[in-house]
Amino acid sequence: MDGYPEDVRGTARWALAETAEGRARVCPLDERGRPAGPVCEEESAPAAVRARPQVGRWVWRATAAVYPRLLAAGLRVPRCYDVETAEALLLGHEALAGHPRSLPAAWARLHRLPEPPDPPPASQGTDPQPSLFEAGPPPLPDGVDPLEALLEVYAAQLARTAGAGHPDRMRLLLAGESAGTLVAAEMSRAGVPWRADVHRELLDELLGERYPGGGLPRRLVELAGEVSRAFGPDVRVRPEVPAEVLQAFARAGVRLSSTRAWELERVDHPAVAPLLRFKKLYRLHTAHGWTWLRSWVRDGRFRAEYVPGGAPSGRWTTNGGGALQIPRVVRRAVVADPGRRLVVADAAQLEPRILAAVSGDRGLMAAASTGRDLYTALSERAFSGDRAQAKLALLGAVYGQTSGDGLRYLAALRKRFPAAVAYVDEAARAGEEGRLVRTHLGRTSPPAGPQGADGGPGDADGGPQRAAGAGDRARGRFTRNFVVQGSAADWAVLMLAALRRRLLGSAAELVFFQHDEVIVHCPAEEAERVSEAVRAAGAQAAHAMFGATPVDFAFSVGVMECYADAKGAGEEAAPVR
DNA sequence: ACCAAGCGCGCC
DNA sequence: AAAGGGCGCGCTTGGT
Repeated sequence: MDGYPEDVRGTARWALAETAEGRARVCPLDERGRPAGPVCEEESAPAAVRARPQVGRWVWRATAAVYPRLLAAGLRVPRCYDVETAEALLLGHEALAGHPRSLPAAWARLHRLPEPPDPPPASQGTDPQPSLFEAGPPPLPDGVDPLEALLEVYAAQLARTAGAGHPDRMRLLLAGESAGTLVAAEMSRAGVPWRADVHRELLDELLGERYPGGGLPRRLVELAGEVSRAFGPDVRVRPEVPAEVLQAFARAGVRLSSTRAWELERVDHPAVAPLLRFKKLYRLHTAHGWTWLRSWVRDGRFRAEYVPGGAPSGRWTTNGGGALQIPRVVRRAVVADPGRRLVVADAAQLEPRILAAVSGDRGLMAAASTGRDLYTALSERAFSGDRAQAKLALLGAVYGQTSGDGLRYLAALRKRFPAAVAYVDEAARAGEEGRLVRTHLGRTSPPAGPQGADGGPGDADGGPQRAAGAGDRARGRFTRNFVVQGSAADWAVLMLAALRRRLLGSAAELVFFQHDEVIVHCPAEEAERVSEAVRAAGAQAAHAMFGATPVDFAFSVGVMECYADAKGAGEEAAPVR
């Protein structure tokens, strides 16, 4: 018991559609998703929702199009069904079932629904442009009722879901992904507590002061000088230009295939140390420096725009701000408000645990049945206690390693955990042969297509040769990883959904989510209860997905004031020198 | 002036 | 430690 209810409101289901004028048409639905009462028209979506607190699930076209305005009006909803999100998942699923991957007619009609009028005068000034604009659908033809179109598509989706290979899993996925859209909108609105003053202090300390004319800050200018001098008295090398760096090393008799850090590290030359230091700091300056701070942090919050399922695997992405790549050093600026705490929870070794559960490998499930370090448990079972070997072997199996030590250890892994290895091997074979694969809940990999969407793997090989070319093998690595990474995304979104519901109505706010990690910002006195809620949500997600599995999806949870104090956030408090 | 591609690196 | 899976993003270059 964590003291938070699992469910807070009723189960009534209503549909909501906005008209071209921004009014809202709503009606109740029965168990099978058909209209179960008269249609009402309200002056706006917020008015319609506010008047119906008993509704447990709102069915609408797209959370992203409606929910921000509800939140702005101070409203939250318990659950929703996002028709656009569902459509994308169903289409993907049907592609594997052999159906043509084309839009149903009803969908085309729905998609002609107008975007609601866009009234947010909310924030002013030089805001970063949200960029996610796909020029809203064209106006709805006269005489087409947006609510009718919505209901038509929804009914069709329910029928298609019932026809899926595992209807229950598909329902779970659609419900989870819909909840994910709510979480995304709410997190984007809440923002991560961000101390701009701490961030600036950090920049001053690491990068030195800036010069009036713009350009690089002092420390970077100094390091660039050191790099240049290391190549000779009259040499000038711009360390941020790879071509110049390669040239300089070539003149010094050092042949490099790139200027990547890991390659430079092996080179014995006086320019290497200042160059590596420059790269690190240059990165901080360009990606999370003063410009970033000015564009993304307002009123003590960093607000990112989350895109649930933005990656094919189901992982989330963000638009602008690089919210999922906050460097460790910068996390010092993430500090809870006075009287509040950050509950930082990390699903330890999520992907290997997911592999254990989806493959049903007995040995791996046993190793993953406790919250203790999985690689240690693994090493005891197969690698005579060598944790590093165990980790490499497992990651190699999941990522499709083609060389190196991981490959060497793979044999031992295969011997002890045959079902787990066979599971990812089969996914890889499917990819190499141009077939699609699915996650545990039925999320489907994108088609390989010679025109494969935006350069995804699989389209590198032009020829129709039979033998697996480099492109096929890349495709195999992609599908191999997809079944694990994607199933982890399945779990993560179910966990988010469960956690959100447990926190609903409390003062605790979900403020950050990154693949297998969440941060909740809450009053200090609630932190323990929130920690319990997070653990419970993780277990709830696992049970919903796998039933009574022995695998422990252990959350390591910490309560802290500053994100930099999170375990794993590294002791490397940046040696300045 | 603008755009695409390639590089490189941050996170998981 | 090793170099493979998923991303976003800012930079530079080199093409119009």
